[in-house]
Amino acid sequence: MPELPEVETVRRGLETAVVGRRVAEVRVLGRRTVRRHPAAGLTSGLEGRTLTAAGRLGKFLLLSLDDGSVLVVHLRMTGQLLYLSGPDRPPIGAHTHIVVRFEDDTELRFIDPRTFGEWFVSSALDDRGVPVELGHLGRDPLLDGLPAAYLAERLAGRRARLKTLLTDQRVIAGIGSIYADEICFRAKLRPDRSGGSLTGLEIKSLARSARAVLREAVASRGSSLRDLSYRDLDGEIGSYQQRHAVYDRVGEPCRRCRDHVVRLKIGARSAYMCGGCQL
DNA sequence: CGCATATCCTGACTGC
DNA sequence: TGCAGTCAGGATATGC
Repeated sequence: MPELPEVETVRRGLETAVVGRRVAEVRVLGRRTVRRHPAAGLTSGLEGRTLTAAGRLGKFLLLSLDDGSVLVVHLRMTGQLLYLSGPDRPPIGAHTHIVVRFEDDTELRFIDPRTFGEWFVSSALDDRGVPVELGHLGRDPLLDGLPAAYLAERLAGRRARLKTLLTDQRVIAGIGSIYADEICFRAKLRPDRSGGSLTGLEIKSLARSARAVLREAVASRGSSLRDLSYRDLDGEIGSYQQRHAVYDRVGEPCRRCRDHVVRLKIGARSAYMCGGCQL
């Protein structure tokens, strides 16, 4: 669910809502969310700390702390951060795994039915200030740019399919299944092309399309799908789903040619594309 | 090394 | 209506 545009929307919310606040208490209610390091390290690493910045790298949220360490949050498929400040607060549900209470009695909740999401505190940062646990990530298209030369180098000689490579976080950080399909549509490329088969011109188009789709999706505050499980920090849905050209539109007419949208299987996952104008 | 597959987990939907 | 089967936005370990 949450890919770069959704995570960026949440990041912007965190910047306004929680940066500058000091953590009073952390309650870890679910076992699986904190699994990379011992859970006690999360609690002791956060309590008493003030959040100093809200960053993002790919689909990871990075909340800087005033002791130089970083709280890393990944929403995976169904994770949601909810910030509550008013007097009327919903009861803590079965899928709420972490509650962070701030000194001003506002709170940040982490809700995640499928429990794939992850939280950890990292104090080992590389020379760019990135937690070493995230050292494998490729370029973030909006933070780092996405030069065609970089993509060309990463796709050269690869037999894997384009969608697989676009969603490989070691190649590009932030793209998931939905935006990979939308990017391929915009670039007029089949998602099942082998990476190495792209011409220089096609790679240029792909790089431009990736940045354009992601920028527009951020401007629309992300995509909320049929189950509406993606919501921002205030519980509001995004609107970019209204502009999806292919994702979840099987059988519907293409917005660019006279053909229609079809679904392929790439690995165990669906890929949506126009049968007429993607080559 | 590159690539494909299985797996973690719950909930929503489909078809009988 | 109930129930079994399928599928879902992600990442990673494994096996060939």
